[in-house]
Amino acid sequence: MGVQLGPLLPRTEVGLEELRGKRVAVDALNFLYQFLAIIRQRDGEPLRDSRGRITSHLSGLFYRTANLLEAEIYPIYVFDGKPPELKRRTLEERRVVRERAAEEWERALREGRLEEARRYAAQAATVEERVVEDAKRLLRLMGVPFVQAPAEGEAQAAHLVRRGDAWAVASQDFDSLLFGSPVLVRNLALTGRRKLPGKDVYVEVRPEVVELERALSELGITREQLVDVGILVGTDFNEGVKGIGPKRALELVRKHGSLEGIEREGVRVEDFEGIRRIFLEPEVSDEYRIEWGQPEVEGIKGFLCGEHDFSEDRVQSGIQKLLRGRGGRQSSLERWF
DNA sequence: CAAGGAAA
DNA sequence: TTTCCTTGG
Repeated sequence: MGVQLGPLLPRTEVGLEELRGKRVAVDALNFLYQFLAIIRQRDGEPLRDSRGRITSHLSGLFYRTANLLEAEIYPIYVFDGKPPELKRRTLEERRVVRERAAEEWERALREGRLEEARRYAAQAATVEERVVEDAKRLLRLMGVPFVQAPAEGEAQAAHLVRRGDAWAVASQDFDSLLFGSPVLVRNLALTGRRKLPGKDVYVEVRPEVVELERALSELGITREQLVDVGILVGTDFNEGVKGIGPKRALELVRKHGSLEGIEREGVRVEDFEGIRRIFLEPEVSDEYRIEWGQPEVEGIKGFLCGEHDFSEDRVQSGIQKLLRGRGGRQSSLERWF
């Protein structure tokens, strides 16, 4: 998922204090997907209300947003629009992987292999339209702004940062850097425990910051060249060149300057100009408004507790955090924005 | 993932 | 208090 540039990029771990007072453009789909993948029981079943509707995404979004606001970190959620045509193949591949995982989940469950079942269940997670609608409705009730991207959410989020409407993009993927976001925050969560891909092992994970300019200067390349590195290793819009990982890709780009130079050495890269354009001239919009509102306390309770069986006590304490985050009343936010 | 009670 | 572990919906 996303471009595999992780091993190349310098990161700095940060504490929540360093993020205080900052606005962050959150890749909403990235957050929602993770909530759906991870907020599950042992057998892999997600949280559901009494009518069987999945609620994992609501739980994750509500409590995390409440925590961020209490920490005076201000999320602006950015939702994906229409994916570029070049992404179609990736999306299709992901669908196949999910369907296979769903079958394996069922099989593992039948055979009593609970740990594996849970892992497959996570892989089978899908962000359906209702999940997105639920998320937008909850954000409106919480008074938290969201922006609808015309195309890629990460591109629009990067655009917000470039325009000064946010300090950083929050996502687990590195794509926003290729889209030109000066700053990326990963692991933007409050309790820093996360499951490792492999087993049922948890490690402490702190938020980490990647700065584009610093990364480029340490790698000794330009953003255009970083995009070329990404294209060599593979993105959501192309497969990448077989046998070339991040390290070799960087070497090749440094040595030959660009994909054109690399092709002269005999390495074929499929139709890269369209992919470059996606990253370097992304489809983004200036037609958005970022408006913070007061939380609608009764609306939140009605939605989460009334419709989806959340505990009144827990939701109430989440609402307290929302209110504390904005200085108890309506004062502090107006100061920042 | 996050909350909150149990255990240390 | 802090950490561990189970439940949440």
